[in-house]
Amino acid sequence: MKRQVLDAALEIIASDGPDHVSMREVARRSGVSHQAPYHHFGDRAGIFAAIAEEGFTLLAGEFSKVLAESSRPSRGCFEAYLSMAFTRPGHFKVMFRNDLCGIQSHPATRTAADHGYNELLRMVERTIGRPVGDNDAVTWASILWSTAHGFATLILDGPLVAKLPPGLSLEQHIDNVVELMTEMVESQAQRMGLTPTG
Amino acid sequence: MKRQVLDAALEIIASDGPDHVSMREVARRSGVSHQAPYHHFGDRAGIFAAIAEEGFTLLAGEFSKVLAESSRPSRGCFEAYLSMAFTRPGHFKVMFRNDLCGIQSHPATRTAADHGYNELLRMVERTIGRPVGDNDAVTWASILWSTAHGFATLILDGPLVAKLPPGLSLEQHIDNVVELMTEMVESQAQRMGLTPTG
DNA sequence: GGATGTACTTGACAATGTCAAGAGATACGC
DNA sequence: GCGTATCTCTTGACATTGTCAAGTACATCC
Repeated sequence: MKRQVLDAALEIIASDGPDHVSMREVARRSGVSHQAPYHHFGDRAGIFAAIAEEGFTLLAGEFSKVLAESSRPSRGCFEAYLSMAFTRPGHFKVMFRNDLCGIQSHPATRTAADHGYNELLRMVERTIGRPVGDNDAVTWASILWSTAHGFATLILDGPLVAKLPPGLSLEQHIDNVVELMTEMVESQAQRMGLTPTG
Repeated sequence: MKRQVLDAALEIIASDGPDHVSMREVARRSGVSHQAPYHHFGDRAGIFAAIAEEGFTLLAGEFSKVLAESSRPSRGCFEAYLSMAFTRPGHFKVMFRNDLCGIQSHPATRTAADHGYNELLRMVERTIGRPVGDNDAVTWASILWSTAHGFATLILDGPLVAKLPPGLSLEQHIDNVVELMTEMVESQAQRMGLTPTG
């Protein structure tokens, strides 16, 4: 039943947004009483925390795969991040909303999030050759993370899609952005004398 | 009374997030009956739409100022965007949330948003010398907008601040990110043979 | 001075999140 | 085998919410 509650919530989030998730509606869709979800998740935030945990675990897994396989990790991570946002919008729309899932009061979610962030830092490390923890590495990580996150958010929430010129498809635009961003990162790293540790 | 309702809502959004805004609470804080706000705003989304409109107008104003005064418009716009997010979190947390304010059903909000975006495009035009509407200009605009937006969101919503190494202040980190991003944009534009029209 | 419109108020309704208490099954120690 | 504890879920209740409907006070205009 736990799984059905989560799936019902994910469905509502993807179509109508997290605000429309109600304990009673997910219970109804799962065919249980309005109070059953409380047993597994404690409260509404508990459902969001479980979804976020799942999302971070999935994202960290994708990052790991990219780091193991790709020769251009910054591009791969960018694509993995966007792919996560578009193929699992239900997870994505919740993962970074601290107000919804109260990450600090859900240790499992926090652990999963930390794991995802550590994979991101490993990617930065490989791209610019700076050790994790170095201030420069954190600056690069913020830029990469921010760009991917902002781009995904602006597309999912709407305002950006409406701004595309008529002849430009969303897919093409995404590809343009990913490519230019990757180029910028790689060439700036080179220009600064930073070398990948691929 | 309209102003008091908006201010009450802004206060709640800044401290507890948009989800905690309730028609009855803002009415209570404004010292009016629970139904009074409906007269001015129609419904809950109407309050958010009014806040978003105000926010976009303020942001567009800042952009205009930067474009008129600054010699490095991309840095200036970046700073203006972040400044908006941090000094007016109540506005910022609502402006890009289509699910909250239903921008397409509030023409005034939409007009203000378009105005802000046009200023952003003018900045891109000045930075890389491409005419507004050109696919390249849109790619650059998306990257700049996404980075600023993602960075502000990740800081406001929490996860990024917790990741800073102990010796690095938030202010310093923001400055590092803004400077490196600006450098990247400027040097990439130069490398691609694009010239500012400043 | 009556009509019209603006700015509210009071009252009601269904829906929601959550607390409290209980019911039925299952597992386990003796 | 049996009591008991635990886990999963249900029923019932409560205050709070968004919003509809109707009414009130007051200004403005013909």
